[in-house]
Amino acid sequence: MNQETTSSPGTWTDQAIYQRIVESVLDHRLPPGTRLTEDKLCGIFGVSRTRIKPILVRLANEKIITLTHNRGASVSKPTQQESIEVFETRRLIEPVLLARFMQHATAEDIAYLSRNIMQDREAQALGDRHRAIGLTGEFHLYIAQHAQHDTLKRLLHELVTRTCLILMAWGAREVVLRREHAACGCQEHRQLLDAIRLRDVKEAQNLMVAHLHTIESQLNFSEHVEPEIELDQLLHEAM
Amino acid sequence: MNQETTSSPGTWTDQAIYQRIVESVLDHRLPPGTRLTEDKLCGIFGVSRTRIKPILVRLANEKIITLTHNRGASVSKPTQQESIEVFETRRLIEPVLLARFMQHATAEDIAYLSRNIMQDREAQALGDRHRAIGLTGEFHLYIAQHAQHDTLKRLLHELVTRTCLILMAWGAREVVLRREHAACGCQEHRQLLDAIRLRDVKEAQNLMVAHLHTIESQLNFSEHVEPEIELDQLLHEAM
DNA sequence: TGAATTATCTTTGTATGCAATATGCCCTTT
DNA sequence: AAAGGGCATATTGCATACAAAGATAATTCA
Repeated sequence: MNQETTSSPGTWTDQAIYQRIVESVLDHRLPPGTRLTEDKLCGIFGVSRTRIKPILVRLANEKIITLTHNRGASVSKPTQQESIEVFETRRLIEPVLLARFMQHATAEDIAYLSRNIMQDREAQALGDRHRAIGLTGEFHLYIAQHAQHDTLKRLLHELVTRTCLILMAWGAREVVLRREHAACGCQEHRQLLDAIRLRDVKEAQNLMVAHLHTIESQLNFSEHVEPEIELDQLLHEAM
Repeated sequence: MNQETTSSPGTWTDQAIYQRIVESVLDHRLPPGTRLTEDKLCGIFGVSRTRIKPILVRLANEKIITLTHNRGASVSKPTQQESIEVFETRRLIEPVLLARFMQHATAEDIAYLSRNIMQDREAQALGDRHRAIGLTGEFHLYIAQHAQHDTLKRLLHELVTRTCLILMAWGAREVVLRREHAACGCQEHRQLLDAIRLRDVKEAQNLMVAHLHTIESQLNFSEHVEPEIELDQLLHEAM
């Protein structure tokens, strides 16, 4: 496939391409195992392989894709061990981020989170799974982004992205489809926000840890499905 | 400068080149601010810029170097804020790694750490600063590598490397030169190892946190020196 | 028929070349 | 002597070309 198969004017920065791919993972449009051939990415973004490669290396460094020698890139499928580690690490750092966030949180911050929860519930009511999952992630990312800790913020961003892959590989399906659980996620965010409003740090941290435990407990490592998707349209839609 | 300025047979894997550069930082041979021009790296490793670039991107992603558009790479000089964050994060995760390490630690592991401390003291006695600093880092890395937690292990590896940059930028000089302090670092490792031998997890964790506090407290953010070094020889010596 | 083998096609590895941008130096100007 | 304006040089940005390795399909031989 040659260049100019698709694509915009042509002013994609490396960072933009990187984000574009991460976003696609964040709202569950790139399932684990999807192959990312360099030529296709070149076609999609209208650049040459020279620019694509470093971006892939960066994504691989963050365990979002897996790079195999002479075989190229595919979206990572986290192992069970890796999944457990990701949740352990999140339980370690998110309470810290949360405490820092609560120290600086303004009324607007709380309003944002409140709105996020409403939108999330709405999306779930409409059955818009992608949007719901994306919003759930954004809830956690917003807290991290306003915690004044760049190092942990970056780390959490990586962990949230990997969590999306974990959910796609080992659990999202079942959980999201069942109404009780779907509501549950929202409910926990709501309780957490209540604790934030009351400035009860200890309680909020407990709820956060419990929330992460809940998500992890819903994983199911026995069954597994392999979806197959066409790249071009996925990366392009909602550009 | 052209290719073949130096360099071995020519079979450097990307990973090897990456490690080579990280090692140079780990034993304080590449001070913050040192420019890493692509051509020089090409000459040193005998490869083309196409292969160097992705490696630089990876290093930049780990905050070990700083990549400026149209200006290339230079060894990062951590800010004060960043330095504080790195130590905070280490105090957060190293106790966890330590506990896990102690669960699985064998007699050999303890022997290794014991040997490390002896070598470190020896290097300090001989005034071999580079070696002493390298050994200190390896103490922490060894624990991380045997804690059965790949995610946190990778993270700590990054943090240890960044700590080296922090020490070079804000503190190593003064501390390493003064004998009392130099001995101090060894002493704290020794106490920590004692607690590990006794399988006293709580005590070991406390000592670890205190140890990291000690190092951080010795930083001095007021003065700063800018060393200037020639790349080629540094990367080459001890190849 | 089925396994092995070759041929073909796809995709990645890597070097090279040229364009574009930054940097430093020298010269001019006031 | 200090400030500004080119010019030369060093360095990165990026596309392209070809070689090499893997995957797939076609073909041959038992």
